[in-house]
Amino acid sequence: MAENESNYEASRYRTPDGAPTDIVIFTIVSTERGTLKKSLPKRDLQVLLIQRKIWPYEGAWALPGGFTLDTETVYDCARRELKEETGVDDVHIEYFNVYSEPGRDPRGWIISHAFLALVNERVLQRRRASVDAADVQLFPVEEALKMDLAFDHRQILEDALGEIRQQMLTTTIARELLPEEFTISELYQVIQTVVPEFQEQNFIRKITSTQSRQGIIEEVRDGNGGLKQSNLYSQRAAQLYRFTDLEPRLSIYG
Amino acid sequence: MAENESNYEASRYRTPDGAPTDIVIFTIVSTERGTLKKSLPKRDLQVLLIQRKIWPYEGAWALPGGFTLDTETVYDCARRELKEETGVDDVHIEYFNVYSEPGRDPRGWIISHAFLALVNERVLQRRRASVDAADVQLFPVEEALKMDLAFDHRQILEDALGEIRQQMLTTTIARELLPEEFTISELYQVIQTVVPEFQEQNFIRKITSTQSRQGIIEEVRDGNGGLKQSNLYSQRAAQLYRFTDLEPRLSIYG
DNA sequence: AGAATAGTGTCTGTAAGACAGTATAGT
DNA sequence: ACTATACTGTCTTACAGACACTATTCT
Repeated sequence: MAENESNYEASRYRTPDGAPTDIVIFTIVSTERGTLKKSLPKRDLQVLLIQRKIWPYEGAWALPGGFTLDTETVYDCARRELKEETGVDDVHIEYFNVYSEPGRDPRGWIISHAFLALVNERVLQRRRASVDAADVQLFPVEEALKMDLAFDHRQILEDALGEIRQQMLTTTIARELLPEEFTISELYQVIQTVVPEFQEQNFIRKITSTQSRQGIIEEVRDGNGGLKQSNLYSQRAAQLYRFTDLEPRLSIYG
Repeated sequence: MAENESNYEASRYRTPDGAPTDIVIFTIVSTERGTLKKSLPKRDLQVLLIQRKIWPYEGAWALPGGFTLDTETVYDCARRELKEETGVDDVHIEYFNVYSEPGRDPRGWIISHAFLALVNERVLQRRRASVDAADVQLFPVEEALKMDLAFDHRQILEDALGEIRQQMLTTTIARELLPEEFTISELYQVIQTVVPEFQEQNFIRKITSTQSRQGIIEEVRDGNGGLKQSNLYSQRAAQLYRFTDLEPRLSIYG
């Protein structure tokens, strides 16, 4: 019926009551383990939720987001909402799915566009200190998945988690959750925090054999060309690395 | 402003004039080369376009699609439209992006959801014979990209092409463009048709070394357990393979 | 015989997997 | 001396890359 050829008559049909965005904001929270010696922190993947104050789902926790304006793209909207919730602007934000099940929103026919954002905990901390609002809070993802979230936000969160898990292993988004310069152990920890089943016994060997990994990361050197190291987490200083601009191309066929 | 907390008051804002879908329908068209001996056909990646009959972009070629109803998801809508255009129902169809640039559609504020579909040419042929309409036609993608398509459909086509190129190398969607049982040469040809720069000198070696490729494909055997072969394209019969249910998991970290 | 496709043999270098061993430095 | 992290050595097996060679069958 409603083919492109008859698009112009579409105004006879009902139109949507809104095209909002929902943003799944992930961060990794590090906590010191309090061991006798310097040690690697415990890392935990958390998601930012807000508590709704009005109908529908009053009192329930929900993903941040809001309605798109007719003067902006859904991407612009997501960036705007992210800025409002966290105060940050220049972070990784990415569209990943649309949610259009009829009846998903009691307010009407509302098709939502879901984004995911990765925010470094240190960037988020600035904002958290200033807000400190009880209605905006980070939850460990495993905990958030057990909660009764508003709308279909549990499904959206599940999908977002699947998406970053997949991307964590096939792209270099790990960089979004790490400082500019990092050690191999930190990288390994970040990957394991997002993808708990990830296990590589010879991780250092593989990641530093530049020929096979196509130079995704490189050693950091200081002004004199010497190798730059860090002993932040360990007695023995560890080599620092940074991601290069290379985005790896994977293939199942060779 | 328009945060989730104040969603209920969103009715004060302008609402979209429609949430259509656009579908990029790809197929591979094989043509015999007419050599002296049996030979592999020439394969060509083509996209289905329709010619618009009414304003806006009257006369221009466009992607098939149409407006979503308030009783269906955008995915349902895309399937419905695909069925209307090609008569086929049970094919690979997949959401890949949203297009929401203000002003992208002169009819109003219209946010479009883009899907891509892979249709086997033999499935499509049934329909093509019955329709044979001058306003529904397959174009080679390279040609379509040079045309003045309606709306932002050139951009959508470009994005769809990038998407299947990436997926062709990292997933087993090649199966959607092949018969159930196929030869290694056919598989190689399909990959090269979609990703022209793909080149593997020892392709047979790699793809059949089941340990490294995790058994993505397997040899087809006949009832007696003998290997099943085909000499459709060659004098010397070639081993037939089929895709297994395994979806490969790729990782840049090992 | 020649065309057109479908493989196999073999050699070389490199990488992966396992796992024990050494290195560093703070308490 | 012990803890906690950060590597390195070495061995084995497997795969990647190259490329020449054989195999099959139709015309």
